[in-house]
Amino acid sequence: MNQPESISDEALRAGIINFLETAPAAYMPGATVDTVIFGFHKGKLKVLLLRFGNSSYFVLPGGYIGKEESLDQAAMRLLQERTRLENIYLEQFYTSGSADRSKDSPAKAILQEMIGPIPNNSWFDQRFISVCYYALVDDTKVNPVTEAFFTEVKWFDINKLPKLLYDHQPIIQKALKRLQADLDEKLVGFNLMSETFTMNELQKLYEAVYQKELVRTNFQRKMLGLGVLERLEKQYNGKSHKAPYLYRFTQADDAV
Amino acid sequence: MNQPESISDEALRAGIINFLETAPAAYMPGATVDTVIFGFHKGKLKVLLLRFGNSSYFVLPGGYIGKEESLDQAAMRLLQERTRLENIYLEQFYTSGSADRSKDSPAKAILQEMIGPIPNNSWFDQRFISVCYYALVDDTKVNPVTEAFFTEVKWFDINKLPKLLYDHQPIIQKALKRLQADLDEKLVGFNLMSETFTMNELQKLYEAVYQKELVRTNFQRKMLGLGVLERLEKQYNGKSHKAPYLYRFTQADDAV
DNA sequence: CATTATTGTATCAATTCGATACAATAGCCC
DNA sequence: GGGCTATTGTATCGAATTGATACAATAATG
Repeated sequence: MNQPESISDEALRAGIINFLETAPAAYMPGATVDTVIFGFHKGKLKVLLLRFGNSSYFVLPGGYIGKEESLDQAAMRLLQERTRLENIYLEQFYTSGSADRSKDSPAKAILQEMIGPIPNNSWFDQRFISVCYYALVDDTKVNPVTEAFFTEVKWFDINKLPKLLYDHQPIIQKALKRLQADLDEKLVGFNLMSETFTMNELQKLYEAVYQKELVRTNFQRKMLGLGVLERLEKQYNGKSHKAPYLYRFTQADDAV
Repeated sequence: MNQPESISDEALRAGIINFLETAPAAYMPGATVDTVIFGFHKGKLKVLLLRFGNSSYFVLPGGYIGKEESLDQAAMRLLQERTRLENIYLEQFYTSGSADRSKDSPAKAILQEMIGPIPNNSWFDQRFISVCYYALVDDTKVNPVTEAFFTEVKWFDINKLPKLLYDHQPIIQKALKRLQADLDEKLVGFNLMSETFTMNELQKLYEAVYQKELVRTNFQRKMLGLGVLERLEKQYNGKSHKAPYLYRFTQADDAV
């Protein structure tokens, strides 16, 4: 995982002052994109979060929308900047826009503590609505990068989230609800798996998303019955029991 | 249905010039709310649209977001202004934001033809993203009102929509898809019915939303099996056949 | 080579769902 | 009034789906 190249507070401050000047010409006012990036690792459903400055708060990866960019393009660009991946499954699921959703946030205070005073009524003091996406990534391929005043990029268990700024906590919950609804409906789960996987691994994923246990034999019957799995050679993994088959998802995806 | 009090082009022009001056202080920049208002009438699923000026184009009812208003509040306010109803079922389903979604639209040309030249780079020339809601109303209770440069408020069959400005056509299609998904899942359909109804009327609604015929006997079994219908007295409607029961929806709604 | 944990498959029963049958009934027509 | 018709409410049959359980296969282990 790439950690940020150490950057001096001076340089950071200069960068932010510069950003404040250039942002209004470059980005849409009043709107951001935030993305809940889901990953699956060791049987747990994870979310990628950024540590805000040197505080104990985290935020969702996100950013601003270029003046000539669609929302989808902005979300994809920001996602690629953060994960260095192409062809990511990305779905818009909600737009958050209470009038005070950023008002009580300690974000600006934290930033000022890092780099000194920031002008009032600047770009950061706008009211923003946030167009929210969720993304599904194969966490074995992700190489998260951070930048600027985010001092850490980290995967968190969906059930052990840290303190979050703004309304990012409820947004993650909404993303999970939507993922649960999409999992069976659109078979999006395979975007979270590596190329090949065992039935057990797939079941663990479904259990992590639905947050409940499933009956192994019936799960297997259901998955095989979908007709979207190709059975590969067996995987001898050195465990003292029958070796499981490997499977591959065959894109029977008729682009809903 | 209230038609607009006739208003002179002079007064309209003055109103718009005034709006252009006051809007930036009153509303969020770059964002609108648009609502697909569904109704159900004589077995057909309908959408409420506004005629834009004296053109043959229609638009979704919508408007701007007050600086101190949440998105939900703005949507509800605009809906009440248009329908004079309280307690409307309202659901956010999508945010539209391609960079050029309003660029090719003849909206401004139509407006200028009505009231003369409008300054360039004014409020109307911004790029807007649109946070989209759908609403379900009992059309027997709706008394739609129009205003300003909308010269008509009209219900359209979902399958016989007029020419629409901006990207309002695909937005309506997305709203329908979402309504289809919500109909069984959240039992929202009853918001489209009057207080009491026959099983046949309810079936017609489901058929209109799903756009396909359903088997009467199985539909009845399914609906009664949900345990959310209270059977009332029979309705002798003067037709030469067995009189149907009336039903009422009993809010077994555990607020998903 | 028996033991153990896990995997793949089969099967039984319960439930759901599509299709069909049929009795009840309100008004119409004669 | 009595048969006719269209519609309504309910029951039922069989097929498909789903939950629960049984069991054989097998890869290491000791």
